[in-house]
Amino acid sequence: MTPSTSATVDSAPATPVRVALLNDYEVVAHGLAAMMRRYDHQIEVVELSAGLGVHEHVDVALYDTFAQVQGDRVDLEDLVADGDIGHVVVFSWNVAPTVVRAALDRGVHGYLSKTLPAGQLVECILAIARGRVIVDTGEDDRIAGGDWPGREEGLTAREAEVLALITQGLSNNDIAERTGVSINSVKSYIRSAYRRIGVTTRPTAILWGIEHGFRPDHMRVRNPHIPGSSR
Amino acid sequence: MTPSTSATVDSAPATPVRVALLNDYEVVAHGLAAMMRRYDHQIEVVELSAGLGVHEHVDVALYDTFAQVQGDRVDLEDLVADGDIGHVVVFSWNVAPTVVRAALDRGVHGYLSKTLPAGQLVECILAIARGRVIVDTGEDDRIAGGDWPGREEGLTAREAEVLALITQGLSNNDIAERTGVSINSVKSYIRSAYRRIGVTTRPTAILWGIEHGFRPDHMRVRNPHIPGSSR
DNA sequence: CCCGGCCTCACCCGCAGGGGTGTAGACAGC
DNA sequence: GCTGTCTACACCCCTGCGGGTGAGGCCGGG
Repeated sequence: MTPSTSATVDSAPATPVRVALLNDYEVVAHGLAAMMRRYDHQIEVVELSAGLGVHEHVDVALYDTFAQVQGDRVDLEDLVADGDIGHVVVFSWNVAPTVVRAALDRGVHGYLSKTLPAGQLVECILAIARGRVIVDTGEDDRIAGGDWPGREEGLTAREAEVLALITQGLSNNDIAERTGVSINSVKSYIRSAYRRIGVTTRPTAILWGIEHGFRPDHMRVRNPHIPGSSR
Repeated sequence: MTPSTSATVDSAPATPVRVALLNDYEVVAHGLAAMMRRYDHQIEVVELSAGLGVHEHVDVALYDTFAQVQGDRVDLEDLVADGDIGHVVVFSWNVAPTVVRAALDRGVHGYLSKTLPAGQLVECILAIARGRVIVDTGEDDRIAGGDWPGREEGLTAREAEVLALITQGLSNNDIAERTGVSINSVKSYIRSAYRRIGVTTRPTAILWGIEHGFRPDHMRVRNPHIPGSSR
């Protein structure tokens, strides 16, 4: 695994940091929100949004890359250039140094691994809100939390992401590039995903995906109600 | 081309024959209706319906096989057994003798080629309504009329049907069997259809189809208004 | 410790799909 | 007559996909 760069944090700010959670799959954005509910005195989730940019000023826009396709809708540059966003943070599995470097070069102020536990994720967000630039690639391979389409059907996060990209029409090679894993790993995920959902061909997988929430949503939720939140 | 069996007709009945037009694609059902509008003193289109069976008594149910997949929704046997249907007529491109024989064995009272001009089609329907059993396989390869999804985008009827079946997830071999043409012909239609809609892979073709009306509809229209009809 | 699950990767192999080329017949329009 | 379009079919070739097999590391639970 790539070397980890951990963040150090001073103290909690007096005012919660306003955060927008960005991803084209509503269930992913909601899963992120649920992940942070224990930290709602430090983090105020004010918006869940797809690739629509943000609607109001936020301190941090946390951009979850689940099944995002480059060039689709809002790109990182658009987010970075958006005057309503204080800091753009990428939240991704793909922590290859070249990808991280490319994102930083485009002006993001944080690049965080999906394997970070919630507490560490929140610490990084707070530090970034204070002006730090944080790269934290995590310690292991397993996603720490969150939600994704197909979870109820038993798909792992990786299987779901690969299936979501299949549903968007990408080839195996495209998916390997997008996710940063090898073509062989992509095929392995496809195999296991197909077995799990009971299909054997790509066309039937696409149709299954379309019928089971794997089409990207285009939604915005303002001041979302987060179950279990103290507010 | 297969030998043609032409119908002979006595005289128009005093009361219009009540006809339901059955196909899963609304545009196909509407196209059939438009095809018959010149004959609305003889033919009364009382229903456009997908694979939902008929809702009221009709003399003839004209079942257009465009992109129908066996086993989907209503089968021929269901239609033949439906007490509300006087006679079931199949309207299809696939006029292979084995297919025609199979349909007749299942109780349909007519099997008509899509290459029949509207007038001949109507004559056959009238004769069937009077109790005749008619098989008319037509004289040439070109569809005479009607409408289909993708027509506005320049797809021929054959290309559209193949694309509709692709959009339903069928393999090339499945499509060859469904349509009664060879695998090589299917590939030719795929090639030309892809060129026309600007895609190069099956997944992108499926997604294109879904965005352009190639998903089967599940609708019923009662007493449809047919443009140009005298009633 | 063992096992199962998840992530990751490799390699082998056969087949489906899609690119190309060509042929033929029917029909309509110029 | 020629050309273009539509339907139909053939054959060649290559690549992508999906089935199989196997391997390794990490983590959590019994």
